[in-house]
Amino acid sequence: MRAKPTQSPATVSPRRNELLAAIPRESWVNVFPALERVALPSGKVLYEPGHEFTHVYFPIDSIIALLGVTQTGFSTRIAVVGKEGLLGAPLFMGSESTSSRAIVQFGGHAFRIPAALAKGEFVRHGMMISLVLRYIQVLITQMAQTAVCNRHHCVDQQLCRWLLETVDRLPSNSFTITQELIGRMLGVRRESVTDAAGKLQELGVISYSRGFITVLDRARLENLSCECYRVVRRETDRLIGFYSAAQIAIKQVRHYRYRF
Amino acid sequence: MRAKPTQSPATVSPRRNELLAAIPRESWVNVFPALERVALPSGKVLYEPGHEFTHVYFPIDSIIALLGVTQTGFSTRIAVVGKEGLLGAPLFMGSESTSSRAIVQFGGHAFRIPAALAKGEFVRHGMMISLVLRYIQVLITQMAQTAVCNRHHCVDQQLCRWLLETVDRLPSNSFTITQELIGRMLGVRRESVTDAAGKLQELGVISYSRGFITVLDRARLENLSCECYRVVRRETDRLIGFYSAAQIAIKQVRHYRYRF
DNA sequence: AGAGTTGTGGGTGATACCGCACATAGAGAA
DNA sequence: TTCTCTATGTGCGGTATCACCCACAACTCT
Repeated sequence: MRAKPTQSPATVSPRRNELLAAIPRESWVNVFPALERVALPSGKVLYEPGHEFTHVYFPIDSIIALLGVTQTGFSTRIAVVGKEGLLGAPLFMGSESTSSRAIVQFGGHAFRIPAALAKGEFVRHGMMISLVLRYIQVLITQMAQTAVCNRHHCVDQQLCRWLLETVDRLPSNSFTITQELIGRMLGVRRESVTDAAGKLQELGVISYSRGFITVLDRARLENLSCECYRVVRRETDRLIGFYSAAQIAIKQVRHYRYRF
Repeated sequence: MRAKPTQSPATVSPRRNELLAAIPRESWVNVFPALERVALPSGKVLYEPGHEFTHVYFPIDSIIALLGVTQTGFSTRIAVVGKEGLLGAPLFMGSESTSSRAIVQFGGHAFRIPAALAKGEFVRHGMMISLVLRYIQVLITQMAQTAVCNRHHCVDQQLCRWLLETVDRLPSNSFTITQELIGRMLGVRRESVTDAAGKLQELGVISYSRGFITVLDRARLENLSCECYRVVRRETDRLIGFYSAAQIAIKQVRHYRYRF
């Protein structure tokens, strides 16, 4: 019933990160030697609010969540970064820090380069500027839509959105995660996640048991989700052409657990 | 009891916009002749989601609200732009549009330049890039914090935040606005605004009568507000040094209605 | 195998916010 | 002045989410 995914070549080529892959040749020669491959275990905190960025991360098969946090310890996911993007955007905006926290939502691998080098290459190459800025606009869209979503959409819909944004960035339609962690990302109690997930399972949209989630009916999940998923996806498509319809269509439902 | 504010020189000098004022001399010579002064009446919609930006606006004594909107017509203010910033940031990120709406929250004046010119000057001058990018980081902080705020803080606190962010950008501590419009910006019902404003008035923090609001006790308002105000303000200070403590301290409580 | 930890399922009452309905008070116009 | 209209103030029932409760299943470590 379970199998550890084999270490695919996917994790060893920096080009599997779509932003890195899009870097023009003349920038690449400077960036490539500095790339360091790192393993990102699930739950690891990559940045705390106010701290200085030391590296820019380019996820390959991992997912990083940006969380806004309150004084009292509550949090909300304000954006998500997968193989389509990078972590450390504020560096390119002239800021060494942000007020948000970055945690690894799904373990995997990433490449990283020192912050200073990233900034240097950024200002040197116009093509990289335009690339990164367009990606930052994607992040902005995510945050803006999350603000709307948190105000006007119910937990059920938000879970659908979360599921869609997650499977879009994973190699499989199945994955393991605790409800507690989902709750912290949506900014709701674990029990609310239990409820919402239970409804989705009754509808046959997902199968769900002890944290092992399989998306069974992607189309219906999109219908049940609030429009936020579509809005963000359309903007993402338009700006960096990340989501390839074909890529999603051919994804198979594989029944193994994604182990961290 | 009422007086229309006199047309101060404030509205005729582009340098009253702090971003324009900070533009280095060599960029300024290109920008200045293209600046067009426009009146922005309260409630005017400057941009609809998905439409193309035609101009970049630099508010002087007006306030512009960026609203995230839902399919069903609900909205939430995701960021606010005053004399410290500009409207049209996505242009500098390689995007001709956004998924949000821009409306005039308080009428007044602004200068604007054609979108194409703004982009051209932007890529030509490194100083302008860094200036604008740092400001965009401020907008990002606002949006991220709004997402957190909408999830975890109650309407009472959010109204305090809204009031603070508003008076910071107005020449007076008094202003007129309908509860309906505040509700649309906070993303709550008008009645909820009535309740929250009533409580603040009972506490003596504001005086409030038929839409005419005066902030009486700024310090207590800050205490009653959620931390979101402070977080955004600290980042704003750090990044573009907009809020000058002195500037706020010497502001007098003037009892006239701000007319549109 | 047993014990402790972690995750899931479900119940109950409190509460914040909503939707709606309606009365009222000013502001502006005739 | 009187009328009209818009925005404000308020009350009530409905609902989503919360906080806290407990029972139990599954996994892990000894």
